Amino acid sequence: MEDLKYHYKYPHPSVTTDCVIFGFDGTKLNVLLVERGIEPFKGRWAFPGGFLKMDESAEQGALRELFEETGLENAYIKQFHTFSEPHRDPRERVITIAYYALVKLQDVKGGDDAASADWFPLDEVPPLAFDHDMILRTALKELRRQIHFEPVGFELLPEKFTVKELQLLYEAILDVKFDRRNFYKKMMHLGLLTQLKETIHNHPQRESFLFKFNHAKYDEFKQKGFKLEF
Amino acid sequence: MEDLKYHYKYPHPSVTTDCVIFGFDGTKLNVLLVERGIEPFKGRWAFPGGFLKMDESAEQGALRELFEETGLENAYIKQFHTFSEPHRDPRERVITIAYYALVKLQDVKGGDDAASADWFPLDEVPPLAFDHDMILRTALKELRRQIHFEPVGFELLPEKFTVKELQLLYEAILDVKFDRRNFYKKMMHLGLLTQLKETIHNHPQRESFLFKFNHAKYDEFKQKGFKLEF
DNA sequence: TCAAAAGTGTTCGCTATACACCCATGG
DNA sequence: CCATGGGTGTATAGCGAACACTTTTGA
Repeated sequence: MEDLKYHYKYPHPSVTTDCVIFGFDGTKLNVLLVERGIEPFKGRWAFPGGFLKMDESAEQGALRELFEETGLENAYIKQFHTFSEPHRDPRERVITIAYYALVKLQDVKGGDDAASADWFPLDEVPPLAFDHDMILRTALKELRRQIHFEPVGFELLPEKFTVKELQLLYEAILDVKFDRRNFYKKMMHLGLLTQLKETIHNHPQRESFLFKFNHAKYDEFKQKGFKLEF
Repeated sequence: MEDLKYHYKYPHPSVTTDCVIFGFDGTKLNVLLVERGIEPFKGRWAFPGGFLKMDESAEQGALRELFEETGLENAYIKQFHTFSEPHRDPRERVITIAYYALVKLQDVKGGDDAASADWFPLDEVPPLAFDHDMILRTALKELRRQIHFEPVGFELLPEKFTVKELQLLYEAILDVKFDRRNFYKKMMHLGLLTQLKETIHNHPQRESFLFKFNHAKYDEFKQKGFKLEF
């Protein structure tokens, strides 16, 4: 058992990155969980994650994890907290740099390599392994905070979407209700949406316009500094 | 040289906590820096920090650093980012969990143990060691963000203060100017200040009322959820 | 023809903003 | 008496919240 080839004068913790992957199914906010195959917490669900390699930054590590789980390469990720309680992993001291990712659910081919990965709506998330319940709560809190400064919601929608879909997304994230008409006007007024010529027919009633997120306009706003309220 | 008694199968990074300590001198926002006595970056200024102990959380580590530098025990600290670029320390792989602290400048007995610690106004900060320039920029950005959700500014003021001082603080943090009269009214209207019977005479002109931050009122607001705009 | 959803208008009240005004004080 | 800073008042514009109305469609 002497392949322990790395020696230090002082003890060093292990460092991992975990990734809370959010996706929107059109009605509810979902998170991607993987079922643990080994002890501890065998059989419990947890966020995908793994050890940070010595030649990659935490962000690169999180992107790698994300790719391995979802096949996505250019997703939006954001570091939101580092968890460091001494006994959060019963085996050894583990420090976890946690990210959340916002992905378009429909772009993720369900559970590729990871045999047992699955999407869970926020209100149906089972008890998680380690301190991942707290990680989820923190991720949600930070996402809700972030959405006040950047229109990150668009990362969760397909390229073309209706205002109704955008509203449902915001309602799912913030857990509030908006007046349909006021929301519509506010979005139009903000100028961050580009109306397309296309329409879509989602239901037996009237068809609705499709929109794209206007990145150029957003960059313009961002330079001047702006408020984004909801 | 065989006191390297900690062995691992895979390489482990070192983990430190650094603390960006903000203080307000009545006009400008200041940060506390320490001068490095050893290589690398000997003679350059840097944020106080040190290795995380195996039995303490990052927050405990940051509080310990803060106490060692300022003697303060109950200061407000907040984790804001973890820096993990592989070569940010030329000697070895170091991951830094960074906190900012908000302290009452006047409570800090200048440079106790650390011989060469000193306050620097934000616009007079010299080039820093390692990637601490970026750490400072990130800390400021997060502080400015945080102040939209929590009235953290009060942590930087003495217990009793005038509205003018509060305004100068907000202007220093956010780098903006407010109309004196509108700021006053807004603060009165918010209800987070308790007006004291005492007044103070800061200058040859008219004396001004002193106020305290109303913690009870704040907790009340926080429960119901509220907006804090500036 | 009726229910449901999309798109448009209108009203009201709050608040941010821009000011004017008076009060107190020391030089 | 006047310059300076503190405390209070007032008018306007813009936006958010609430809600009425019209249009389109399939059943």
